[in-house]
Amino acid sequence: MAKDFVKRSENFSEWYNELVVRADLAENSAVRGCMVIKPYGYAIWEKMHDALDKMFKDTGHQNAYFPIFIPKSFLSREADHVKGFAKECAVVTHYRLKTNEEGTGVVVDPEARLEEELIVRPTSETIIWSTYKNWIKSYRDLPILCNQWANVVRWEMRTRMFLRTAEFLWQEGHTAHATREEAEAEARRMLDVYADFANNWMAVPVVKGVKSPNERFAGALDTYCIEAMMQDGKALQAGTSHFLGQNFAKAFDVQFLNKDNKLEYVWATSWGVSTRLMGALIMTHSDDNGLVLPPKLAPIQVAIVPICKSDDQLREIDAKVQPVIDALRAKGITVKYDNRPEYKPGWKFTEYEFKGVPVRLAVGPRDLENGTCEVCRRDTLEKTTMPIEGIAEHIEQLMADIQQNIYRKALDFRLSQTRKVDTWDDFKTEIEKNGFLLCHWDGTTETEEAIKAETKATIRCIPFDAPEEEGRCIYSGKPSHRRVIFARSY
RNA sequence: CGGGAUGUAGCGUAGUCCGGUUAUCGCGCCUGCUUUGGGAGCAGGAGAUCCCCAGUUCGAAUCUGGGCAUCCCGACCA
Repeated sequence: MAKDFVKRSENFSEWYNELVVRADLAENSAVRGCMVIKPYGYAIWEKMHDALDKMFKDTGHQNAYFPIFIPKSFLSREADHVKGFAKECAVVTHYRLKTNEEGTGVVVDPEARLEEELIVRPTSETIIWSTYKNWIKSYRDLPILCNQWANVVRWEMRTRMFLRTAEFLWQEGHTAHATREEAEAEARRMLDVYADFANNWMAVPVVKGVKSPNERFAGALDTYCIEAMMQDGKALQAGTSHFLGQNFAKAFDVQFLNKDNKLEYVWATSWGVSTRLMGALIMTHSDDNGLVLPPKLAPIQVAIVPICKSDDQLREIDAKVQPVIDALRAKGITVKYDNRPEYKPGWKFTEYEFKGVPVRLAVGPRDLENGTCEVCRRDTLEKTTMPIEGIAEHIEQLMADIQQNIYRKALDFRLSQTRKVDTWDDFKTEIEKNGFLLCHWDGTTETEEAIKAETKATIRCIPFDAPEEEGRCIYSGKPSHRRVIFARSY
């Protein structure tokens, strides 16, 4: 049991902040709004990276890298795009420092002003499409399926670790296609990849849908998204995929000769997920004892703790445990055998629990006598004593159970916190309890804005699987053909 | 950029109103011994530009002025 750790029910956001720091995932840095991702936190991100990277490659994409700096003029080529990002851009104006007159420090050298200022990328559409112009001449050059892993900067006023930071890590896919249909299919396909990853790797159930025009990416014709529900009932956008139409092709004059020898503008998509997924992972599964990680993304999947009264006994346990370690590693399971003498077993139990290690094994004198070990699963904290013989097989199965169980638990929670609301009075009451509210909406931005102003709730998405259903807009009473998801969000 | 608060050891804090020995306590850290099945006990030890600058004073963590930083609430958040 972790000491002095605030409970979710008492203060969810404090619980989150403290968890991030105490589980050694990240900490605040000397730079306002920027965080340091610590080795344990980065190890989780690395696992996400590796799984996603493979999925991208399996769907035919290649990695590339484009500059962090974007000429200011590029950003303004696409009108909606610049409008969306202008307010949160970091700008490079100079390229040199010099010693100040007192000789005590450095100042910006006013002589070294850049002729054209550079924007630190908030996203890379513009630099990439200015490059694609050179790559694309004919339909034979298409499609281009590129992805890049990079950092981006968005100068946020209010930041929270992993959820909204001034600098963050992400991947951004940028594809170019000969036809509208192909580009739309690509945007939908990559959303499926994201949903697959969230459901099956993160064990975070997500709703797939399309954003309302108001919530659309700056410069996109359509924005698809996966939305997750956190344990406080608030929504978190976990990934987006955009159908960009020909907007960027037109802005950067990217045309190709089709089979009929006619010039056409290229069709585009972009899609991304970021270190924000870490926030989703943390807030979906973790509990009052600390982090709970899905086995597929846990840097340490099994921790083994020896319990002994003497050095001799420890050596005995070392010998007993070694074959178990070997058997687990042979199955590709990541094991940490923690036989450090300076910490007591109880301390280690709490520590690995706090860090979300899915399975813990304890081996002590009693186990030596009986040929057993104690197995504890993090998701339920359930402990069982069983024969050490064949334990690796059992653990392999147990990890699959845990992966399944935490997904199921999160899905049940989401379903229990999702409800249909049909009147404006009910809406105002229900939104205070958080959760997803399925409501009719008249399809206008005015209504959406009015609802947001009064209740802070936004349309998270129009779910793909929303059944056709005649109804009346919750706010305006105008006719509507399907329900959308309203929620307060991160 | 508006409103409020805070700055004392790695972290959390007492002291500040009402100036006065060697700046309090807890966690953590180091050393030693005893311990080890759910965050061990005892003993000893190290660790502080009291946010910065200036002023008042015999004397400033404490009073005055200025600056800086951080946090909370707004504004902002494809």
